[in-house]
Amino acid sequence: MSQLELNNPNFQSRETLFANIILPIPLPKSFTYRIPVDMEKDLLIGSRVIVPFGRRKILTGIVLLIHSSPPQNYEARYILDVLDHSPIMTGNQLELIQWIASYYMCTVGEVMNIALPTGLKISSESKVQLHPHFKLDNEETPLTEKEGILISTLKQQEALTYEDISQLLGVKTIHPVIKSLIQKEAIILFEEVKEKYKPKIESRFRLTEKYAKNESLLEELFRSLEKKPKQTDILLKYLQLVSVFKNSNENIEGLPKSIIKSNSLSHSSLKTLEKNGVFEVFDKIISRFNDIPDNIDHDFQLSDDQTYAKDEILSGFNKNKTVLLHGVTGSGKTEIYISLIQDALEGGNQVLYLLPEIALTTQIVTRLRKVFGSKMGVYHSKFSDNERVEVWNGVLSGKFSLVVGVRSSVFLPFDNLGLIIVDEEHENSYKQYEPAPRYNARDVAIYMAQAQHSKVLLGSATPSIESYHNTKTEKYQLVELNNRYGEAKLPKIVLVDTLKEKKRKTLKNDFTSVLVNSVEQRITDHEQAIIFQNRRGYSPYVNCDTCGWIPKCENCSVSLTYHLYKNELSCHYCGHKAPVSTHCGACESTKIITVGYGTEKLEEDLQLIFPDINIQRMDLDTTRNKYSYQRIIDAFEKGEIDVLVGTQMVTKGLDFDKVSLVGVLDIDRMLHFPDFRSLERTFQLVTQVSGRAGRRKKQGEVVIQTNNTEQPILKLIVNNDYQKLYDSEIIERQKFNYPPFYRLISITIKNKEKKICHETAYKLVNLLIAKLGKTRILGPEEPVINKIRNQFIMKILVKLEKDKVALGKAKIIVKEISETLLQERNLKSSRVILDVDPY
DNA sequence: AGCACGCCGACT
DNA sequence: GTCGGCGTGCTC
Repeated sequence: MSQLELNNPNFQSRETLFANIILPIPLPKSFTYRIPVDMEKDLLIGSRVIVPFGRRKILTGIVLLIHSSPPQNYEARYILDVLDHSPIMTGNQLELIQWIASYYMCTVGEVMNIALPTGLKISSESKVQLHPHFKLDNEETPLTEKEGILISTLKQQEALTYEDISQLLGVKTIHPVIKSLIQKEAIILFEEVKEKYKPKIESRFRLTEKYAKNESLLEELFRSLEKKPKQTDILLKYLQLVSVFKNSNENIEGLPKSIIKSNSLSHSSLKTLEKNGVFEVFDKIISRFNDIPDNIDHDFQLSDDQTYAKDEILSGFNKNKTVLLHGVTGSGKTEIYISLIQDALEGGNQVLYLLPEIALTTQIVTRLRKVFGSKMGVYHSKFSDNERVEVWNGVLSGKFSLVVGVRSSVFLPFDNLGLIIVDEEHENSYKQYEPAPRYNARDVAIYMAQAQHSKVLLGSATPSIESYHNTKTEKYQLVELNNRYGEAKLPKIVLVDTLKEKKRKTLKNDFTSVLVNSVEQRITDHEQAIIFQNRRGYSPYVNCDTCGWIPKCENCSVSLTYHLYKNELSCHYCGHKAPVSTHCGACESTKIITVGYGTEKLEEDLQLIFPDINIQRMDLDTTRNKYSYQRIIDAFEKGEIDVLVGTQMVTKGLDFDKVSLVGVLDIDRMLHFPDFRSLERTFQLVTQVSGRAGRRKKQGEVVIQTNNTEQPILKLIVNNDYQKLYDSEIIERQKFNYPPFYRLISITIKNKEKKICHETAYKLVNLLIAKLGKTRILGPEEPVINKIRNQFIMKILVKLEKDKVALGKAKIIVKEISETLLQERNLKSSRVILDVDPY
């Protein structure tokens, strides 16, 4: 401290302040930066700051804490800049982010990375430019050929990124070149920071003040333009649309330039008028969601059943309980949601309405839009980065009091959340798997509601066993809707034995005669059908008929799926593609056959049976494009398609009046999937897809093809007996120590070397058993698919009984054990992935 | 996670 | 010798 500072009375009373910053990187540490004195008063918790990180990186972080204790082991660096005048994250959010990190065993940085829309994140890009004093013909420092190319390019192009240089020189490692040139003082490095969010700007024009304030001057102008009709037209149009003299604000707002074109006026005449000081052009920042009509439509009435259910829900809320609304498909849950949302909004609260990705269709958005107009924001993965930032800011500013969105909407900056609705609460797409945080939005919503004293409504036709169990233990309140809305009936479900039909030789490829006849009936009746098969592609593998050889993926331990449309083999795990083999890779035979079937083959088979009908396939392959999904839905709605063949996508959120038949193929594969939830899942999926049939007065039909009609689960599906499913599943769960009685942490170990992967897994199991006991650890187990993307995989399951174990402590133990194990020299290359409450 | 740095094998 | 691969260590 200098003499001067000691003598300054202000200085001694001032402490140096530090800030803990959350950075979007997966490091389990807190980063402390020094706050420059002149920044102290502007810096608020929840604001974005720009900080230096590492040798040359610059990152955006969020201020988590401001304090005055300097870090012990290192010298804190300075915060470079504050980006926000007011915080963009609320206290609730910062608290939520930390809770998620600890509950789901990941870092705060990882949560931040998912929570903040890309548009709010800033990162720097290193660029290279010429050293200001550098002269090309300096003989003391001769340049190599590559250095020469770079320097002469820099003479023309001010700055280059690393990527530019790499392309320019045609090599990947450009570091030696750059290093040498820096040493020769020929170039310098700098960091360019870019704000990613770009506001949408509209170019507008208005009368200059001179004319807007002086009517007689304007008249004079008209006279002078008598022989210039194009300019006069523009002026007339403008005065027609903008009441300049009645309301001067209207002129300040002006008109968008685009009206020149839409009214076929002359663009160059506007330019002339602008040049002569009649009009002035200016930019205005406009919203990307401005074209939303505000035709509010309250016009619907709840039925008696719905009113009763709503009252029950409200009574649950009054008891401060989470409410589970169990309503059969088509029972009109959405109307109840709308009514509850209206109430919450009128009470001045914010509302979050969560939907799984595939259920968030334009059908539901349009419906809600009619009621809530521009108060409603939509948060969806098909939205651009810029659009997401506008939803974020809209929530902050209060423009959006209702958000309809997917999983990640739980991260929006709500500060006054009154109600959260989680529709289709059983859906596994609420759970994120890759990358961390591996959170479940439904469970996060329940935590949020607790922390912020809001109400939660879970809705489903087929609740998860866990949620239903919570109603049994009276943790949640159960509300049921057992009837379909109006006169609609639940569909009739028919089981068909594929093996019997095979023996009788009535099977047409993969379709039973029963299903074929049903489809035929729809076509004569001018109705529509949906065929559901949860597997895309033509066939899951191809096979040499002579020796049994099957083409496998070179990166994964799976067979390659045959795609007819693209005529190639592809791996559904890593995306690897291979040409279709015409010769066997083992015995040179040319008899290559397809085995099994996916949506492509069903489409083809069905077309062969019914050559004249219109069949459309809807799966990942036909909906890659941003609008293709919508196009198919529209065409189906208009009746241009007779039969829709598809994967999971066809099961949710779609209501079509003319669909009266649903065919479910290959249900056995779903039932025998090796997972403790496979029965529950199949029941849910089949119930969902069945709900697509018969929405109006007529009863729909569902045909399920199976190899064994005697399986007990099928009877439950036919009778739509959720209660019995629950009763039998809950016994299994208790018997085999699964949720809701036990909490699971799934551990995945990955390594390029099979040996090291196994070694890591076995050592980890031993350590876990030593700490947690043998009964709580399952595995290690080598999964059927033991290699993905050239990484070998081992699995361990930790089972913790809900009431006996301190869950938090157990998690810390698991985390510490895995981190310590990876310190071992030979195991360092292994990756350990922890997944809490796997789905 | 990135990214620099350093060591090592494979070629113009 | 140079290029590119990969293991290791570090980030307030």
